[in-house]
Amino acid sequence: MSDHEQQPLPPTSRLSGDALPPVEQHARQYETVRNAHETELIEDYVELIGDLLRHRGEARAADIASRMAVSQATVSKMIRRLNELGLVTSRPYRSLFLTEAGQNMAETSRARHDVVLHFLRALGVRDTTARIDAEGMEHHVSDETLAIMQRFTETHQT
Amino acid sequence: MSDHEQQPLPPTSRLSGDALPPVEQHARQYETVRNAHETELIEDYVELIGDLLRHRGEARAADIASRMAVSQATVSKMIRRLNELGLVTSRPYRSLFLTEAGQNMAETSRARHDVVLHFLRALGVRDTTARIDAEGMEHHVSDETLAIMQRFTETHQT
DNA sequence: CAAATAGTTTAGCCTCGGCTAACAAATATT
DNA sequence: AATATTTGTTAGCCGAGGCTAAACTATTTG
Repeated sequence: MSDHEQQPLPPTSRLSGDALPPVEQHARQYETVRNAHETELIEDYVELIGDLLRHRGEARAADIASRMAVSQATVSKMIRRLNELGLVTSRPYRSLFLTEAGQNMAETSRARHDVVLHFLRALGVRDTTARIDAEGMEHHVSDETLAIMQRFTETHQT
Repeated sequence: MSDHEQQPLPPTSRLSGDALPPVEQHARQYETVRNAHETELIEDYVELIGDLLRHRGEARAADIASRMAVSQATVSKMIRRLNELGLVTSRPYRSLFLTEAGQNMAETSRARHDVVLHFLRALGVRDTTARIDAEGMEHHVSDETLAIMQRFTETHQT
């Protein structure tokens, strides 16, 4: 092996950014994100089912598939999971329905989603962009931040 | 089967929320989120490696494991992937380094992260919460929104 | 310098969330 | 009513991202 190895730099000039958080706190941040990821998809499905029921009166697997840009097989499998989790009831070739628990989840998600979306719009983000960003952000916004966003939106009516 | 089946409601009273977006747009929203998810973890690793290098002078697998609250085996596997993607160089039992591409990614991620974090603080979110939220949000904020966040932060200095 | 400890890798397992292909059931069309 | 179309399910595949256990390498310490 060569002696001219690439060497780590000294703890070095901080040109940007904050200090590293203490290990445990840092770890908790990542854990929080990982946990969010686990529930995220479930919530998206439930929320969408709720929206379809509300706006269309029914929620069919095919609609979910096309709106999520996912195969029907994937939706079918997912519905089985939602069923096992006690979030939806389903009978083949019939519309899906949300259980009580499902309805709660849908409402909560919808509410978070709306707060984030309206906040982004109040901030001045274009509608299309706001929708995309809101879809991704909604699962990662804490209650604290959500409350602040809501207040902001209210005091910055267009 | 019973005749008293649970029936879909009529297109119904909208108590809250916006109308459903057209199918194709809706689909693009979900696709965007799914794509973000694919790169998210990669970016988190690269960003963390960059931070460790900058603040500590070296980035060891063990540090990454404890800061991400993940097993060393998981980190080891991930490093192989990062290697294949041409983002890091590694030699067994030595510090990791970022390739040119890796450095670019790390800088970009770091920058996004900082913008979001400072924005949240400027909004009035407590530091600990802001850090957690920023970690989750950073991958889902479009350039457009990012620019707006930056302007907001600048004009709302504490 | 030998032994203990710390760091890293590999093997093998698991779950999730995608996919396609094949089939089955319901609905629509002719 | 027969056929075509749409809708839904099942089986089986894949990659990602976790895990534990076991083996191996490096470093530290007695």
